[in-house]
Amino acid sequence: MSKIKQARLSMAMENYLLSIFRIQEEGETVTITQLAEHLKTLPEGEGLGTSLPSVSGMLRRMQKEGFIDIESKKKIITFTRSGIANAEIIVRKHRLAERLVVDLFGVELYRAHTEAHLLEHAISPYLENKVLAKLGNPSISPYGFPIPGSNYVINKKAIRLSELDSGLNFLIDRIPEDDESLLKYLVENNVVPGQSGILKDINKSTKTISINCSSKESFFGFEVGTLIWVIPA
Amino acid sequence: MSKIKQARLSMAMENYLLSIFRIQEEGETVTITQLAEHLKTLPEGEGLGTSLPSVSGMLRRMQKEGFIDIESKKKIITFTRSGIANAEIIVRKHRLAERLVVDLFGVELYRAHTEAHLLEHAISPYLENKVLAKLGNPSISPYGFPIPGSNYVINKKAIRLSELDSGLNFLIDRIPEDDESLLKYLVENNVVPGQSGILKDINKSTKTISINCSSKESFFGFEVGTLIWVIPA
DNA sequence: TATTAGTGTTAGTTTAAATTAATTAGGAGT
DNA sequence: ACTCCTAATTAATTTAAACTAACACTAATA
Repeated sequence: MSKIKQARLSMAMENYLLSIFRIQEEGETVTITQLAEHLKTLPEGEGLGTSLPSVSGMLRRMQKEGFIDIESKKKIITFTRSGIANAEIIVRKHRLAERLVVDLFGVELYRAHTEAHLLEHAISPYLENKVLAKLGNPSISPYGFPIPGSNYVINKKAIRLSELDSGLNFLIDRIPEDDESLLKYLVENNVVPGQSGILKDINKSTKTISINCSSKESFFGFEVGTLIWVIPA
Repeated sequence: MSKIKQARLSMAMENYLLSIFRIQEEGETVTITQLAEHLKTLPEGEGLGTSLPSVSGMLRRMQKEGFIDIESKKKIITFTRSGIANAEIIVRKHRLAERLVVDLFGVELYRAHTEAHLLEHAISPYLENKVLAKLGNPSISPYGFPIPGSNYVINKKAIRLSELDSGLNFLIDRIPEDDESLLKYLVENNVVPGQSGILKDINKSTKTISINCSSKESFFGFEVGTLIWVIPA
């Protein structure tokens, strides 16, 4: 008989939930500055909501709503149970929207993340179920990230491409979603989840990596290598 | 070389544009009170934005933006050229979204309008083109209304069902979109665009109408009859 | 130890969009 | 002409979410 006030979340708050989730997912600790930085990558509003006081204010509201805790000393942000639940809802809608636009509408991968960021706020629970069914209950996004609610769990053997040794074969597990020009390059060179490849060379001096995926050679720096997760063969 | 400031419209303003368009489309003159009344039918926000001063305030903003003119004496609201253009954009997205959820996701007709009201604000021009292509450039909504931008024009021979004579055959042209319980009844009885039927009886005394569509009998009052447009056979 | 860089917060404004309550303007009826 | 009703406006608040500018705390470093 619990009377939960399930007031529709604002778009802004959904974005904050999503960003906090993403930062946590990357294994980093969530601080206000981190969060402000991450919010800048959101396509909506073109860099709005990124000043520290703005983030600070929103986090206070979210704390009041019972979505997050802020550790008093080091200002580390963690989800409450309610926070993680709501974050998973919006992340699921986001990744489902990514699948939707790619699988059904043929949106290019480099734009899918952006389009999904608009759509995610417009999907009702009812519609979500319809879309899930239509897409055959997908368990990962087109970038390889798990869709919360599916029983998919990230492969424990996945490591960053930058941590692999030369000459080894791998299977691409997930790639970064929010850098459009990088994505164009990766897609162009078959560096997408599910593809297999071989690490031709990893150069500690020049901080560069060269790989081969389905007879396409690609070449990039370490920073990019840390964003690509692979499963060693 | 015209430097048009194409600042993204707010969701609220898109809703106002849509409502004004709809009232005009029904052949009624648009006044503030009319508009306030119509906005109440929108599923978003559950009856928000409906007080007269709210509407008045928004209309002033829209006038400032150059979307509408307000005739000074009788307060009749009309679109400017820019207003109609922007209204058509959002109406197109709305009706396209209705088609989308019905055709692709199997959403029941009675919910399509509501779901589309959320989606319409989340469709970028880019995505719109992808969806249009996927759906095969539809020209009418599932309720029979034209999709702006297609070359479809409303059949001049269409009249309200309440204006038809007993015994005549007809083809259903369009049905009202925003009354969920009525829609359930209509769908149940094959009273949907494209279906043909016969007007069994129209009773001036009891203000009731009975029709037969594909061997389903339905029965309703005059008010409903005025909302259903048919093409006499 | 004193300075500086990094992180957050406070204070005060702004804008869009809504509200209620009170007030005015116009037209119809007696 | 006066009254009344409807329609619309004005005024004053409210809320969410953003901003800038200034201040404060912590920790590292010279």
